Amino acid sequence: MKQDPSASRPAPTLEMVAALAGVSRATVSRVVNEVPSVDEDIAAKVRQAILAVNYTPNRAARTLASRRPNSVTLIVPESTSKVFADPFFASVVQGVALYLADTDYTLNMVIASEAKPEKTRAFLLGGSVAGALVVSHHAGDTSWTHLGDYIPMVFAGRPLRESGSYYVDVDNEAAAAGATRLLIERGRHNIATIAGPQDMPPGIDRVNGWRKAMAETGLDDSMVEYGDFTLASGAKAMRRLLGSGRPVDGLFVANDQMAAGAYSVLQERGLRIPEDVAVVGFDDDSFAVSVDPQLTTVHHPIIDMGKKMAEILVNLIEGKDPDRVTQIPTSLVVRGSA
Amino acid sequence: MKQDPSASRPAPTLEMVAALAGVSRATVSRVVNEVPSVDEDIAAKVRQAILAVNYTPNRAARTLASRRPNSVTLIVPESTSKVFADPFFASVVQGVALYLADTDYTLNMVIASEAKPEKTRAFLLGGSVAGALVVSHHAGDTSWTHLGDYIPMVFAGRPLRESGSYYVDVDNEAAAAGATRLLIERGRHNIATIAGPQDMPPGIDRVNGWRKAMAETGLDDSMVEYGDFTLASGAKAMRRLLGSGRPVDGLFVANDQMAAGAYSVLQERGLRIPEDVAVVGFDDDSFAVSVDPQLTTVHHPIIDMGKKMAEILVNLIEGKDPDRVTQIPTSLVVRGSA
DNA sequence: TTGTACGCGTTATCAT
DNA sequence: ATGATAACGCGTACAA
Repeated sequence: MKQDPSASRPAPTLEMVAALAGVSRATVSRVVNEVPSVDEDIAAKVRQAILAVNYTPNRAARTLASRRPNSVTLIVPESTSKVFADPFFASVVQGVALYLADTDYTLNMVIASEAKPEKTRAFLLGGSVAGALVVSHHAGDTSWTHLGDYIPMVFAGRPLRESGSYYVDVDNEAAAAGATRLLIERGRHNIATIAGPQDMPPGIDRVNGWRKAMAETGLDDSMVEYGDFTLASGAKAMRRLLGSGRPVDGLFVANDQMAAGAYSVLQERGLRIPEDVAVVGFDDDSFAVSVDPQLTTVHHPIIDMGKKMAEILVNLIEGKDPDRVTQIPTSLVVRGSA
Repeated sequence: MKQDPSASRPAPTLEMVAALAGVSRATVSRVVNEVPSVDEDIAAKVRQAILAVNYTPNRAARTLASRRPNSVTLIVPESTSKVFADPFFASVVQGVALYLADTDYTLNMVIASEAKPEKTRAFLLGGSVAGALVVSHHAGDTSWTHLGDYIPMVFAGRPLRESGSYYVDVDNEAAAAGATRLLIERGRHNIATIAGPQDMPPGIDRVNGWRKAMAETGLDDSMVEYGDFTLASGAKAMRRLLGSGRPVDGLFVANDQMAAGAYSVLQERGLRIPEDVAVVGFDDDSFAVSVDPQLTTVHHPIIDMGKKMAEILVNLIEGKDPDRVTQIPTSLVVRGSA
């Protein structure tokens, strides 16, 4: 009903609980931190007192005294924040948050303004951040890699140039090869691809996977057009592919959004999917099921990526020695398009 | 290259800066906090020392000593986190983060597990959170409203039952009415609607807006079918609408995703958009431009909502007295479907 | 097992 | 305008 936080009385402290329970603050602290060596009867009394005064530990004091921060930061480069429209970011966050929910770490987020990087730096180095996660589509972003010297950092996706940093990713190349092989199994021989930007690891790896599968079978791998992962660019690439006059009966598209773009062009030309052209996408996002026929595509387990990133980061923070690169398995989900 | 944070030496403190500059810690603190009363020459020397040792204030110590936290929490109910697929959440976050980037507040996020609400409560009441934002699709969630007594809170979207809490929203009813009026201006008279769930404010308000516009013009407002905001439910509702046998030449759909579902049914029945049926959607999300013809729809300024929420929260934290309800203006973006 | 007492890095009060 | 010095709320040797 009313809302007047400014007039709220001060939060209960350890001191108050101690007084009420008739013990020292140290004992209360032990109970709170579940130190085993506490007499169970006393512990019970303390817990009761905690409930009675509605006590919650002050986090600032805690990290100050213990000298170990209990929060983890998600860094979102400003450039990435502009393409928020795709589900990638949200899902990674979800995975990260879900994992952290079972730990004592809390999650905070910064949009790293490229204009004033000092602010981000100050935040990360301000002593209250135990580690950081970087989610960027331009995952090469070397801007942050050097911070890894000061606090643990884990990246989403393979960096453009190997920098010895920790990252988790799917095996884009293998997955793309698998997708292409499905097309081949379906009896297609004139298989084209709509690839992603060649300055991004997923863009690069996914064409390479396609190339690999084509080469294995001795198929021609010259039908390649590039897009920028947007729907519109997928449509344009499809037009160029068809415009070349060469026959196409199979198509591997580097992400579902471009596949949706390709769909529209294919269908406006009267080509049937999958009868005339079988198509396989990548990502298994909302676009995959919003097209007709629904898209056969590589499932990109983004939430799992987020979880794994968080897991590795926590391990790093706690002094363990996890692998520098972690590959999450993908799977092919077969729907109507191939 | 190497990464061994565990071996990093301790962060520089105020103390060290003070020593190097030959002043007291108090003075350094004043310089850091830009207290005007500091001699400019001394301030300069201090700033130099700060740079020299690469000093960054410890946030925990700061909030502990000043007794005012500098972080703001975004609460995402677990149920919401499951529908991460829609862009709503990500965009709100983006808006919030963008606004906060220009303030001294940092953003953290919790996925509030319905299973153990104490954890969330403890976090919010742990003294390091200045205020909270709640983003939920079930914005009625009374679970959090009572927390507003302890710390400032701002909600995204009108709560199901008015509870005196602060919230920002678009005027769903007015926007829906405007959308419907466009259909009327286009000369349509048999206008149906696919509404959202009637236990969610947007679902309720948007039908009401449609009803209002229909009533104004003396049009019949009985052609209503309900969906749950998903694409599939939109398709089903469309089938029911068409199945009734009553003529339909105009359609207002409560969100773009359901509109996409309606599209597929309309088109499979050979009905042309907009010639046979003009359709207007709501949200202006990625679905609006992924269909053909592109959807005429109400632009839902989600990022602006996020910014406004953050702005109001900061005002609240700083003792100002903002309006309890803030309506963000919407606009109608006319594309090919009406 | 429990309590005492010091320290964590800042801000804030009070002298100077 | 600047400097001591006492909080801030908690963790943690160390002592008991």
